[in-house]
Amino acid sequence: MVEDNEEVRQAVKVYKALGEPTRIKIAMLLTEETNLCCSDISSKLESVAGSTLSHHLKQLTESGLLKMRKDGTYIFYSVNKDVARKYAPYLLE
Amino acid sequence: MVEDNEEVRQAVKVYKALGEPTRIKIAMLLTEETNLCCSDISSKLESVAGSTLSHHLKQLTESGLLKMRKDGTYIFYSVNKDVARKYAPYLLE
DNA sequence: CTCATATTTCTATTTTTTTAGAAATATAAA
DNA sequence: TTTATATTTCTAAAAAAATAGAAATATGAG
Repeated sequence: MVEDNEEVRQAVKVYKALGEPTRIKIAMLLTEETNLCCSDISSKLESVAGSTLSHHLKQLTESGLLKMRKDGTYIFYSVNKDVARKYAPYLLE
Repeated sequence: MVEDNEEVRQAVKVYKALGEPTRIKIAMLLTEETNLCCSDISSKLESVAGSTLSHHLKQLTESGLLKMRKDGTYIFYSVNKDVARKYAPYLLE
């Protein structure tokens, strides 16, 4: 019997976060160019409302895949490479 | 502007397939023990209806992550290692 | 303090996904 | 052919996720 442990839950979170077009594109963007803020990201994607983008960034961050660094009114995002390397090294290529 | 090409779509399919507890467990099962049939898998998971399991297996197969081989009334599933290696080598450890 | 900008949270709606019973299909064995 | 087993497809319901407008919060500039 396969169990539903913390390890499985973490992997599911990361893969669920990546299993959506906008979010995987955000992850791809941030592996190419690090330290982008919410509005930088917005301008590189087509037509996503700010509130929607915020929701996606939250999910990616809560999965552990993204790190955030606050600086003034900006929040800069970057990929947590350890997590990417473990679950989706594909992103880092 | 990041585009929505075939490459992105394939990755999203694989990660969406893995971003669900039952499905990631199926993938994990099949990396440990190859060539399990639908009912073998069912007996190693807790309480999933046959029709639900069938649906999950279809999604995993359509993402490219699983291969199926039919033999009589049975269908044996196994992991497509090339796809796993590319997108989620984590599974193969 | 007031204003402008960046981002989040709240709320509601729409869309997608998950789920499983029932019926259908496939194959093999008796 | 009848029966049993394995699996899928159909259908509908329930649950979860995505979306975005509006209001709220945070910070820095003037």
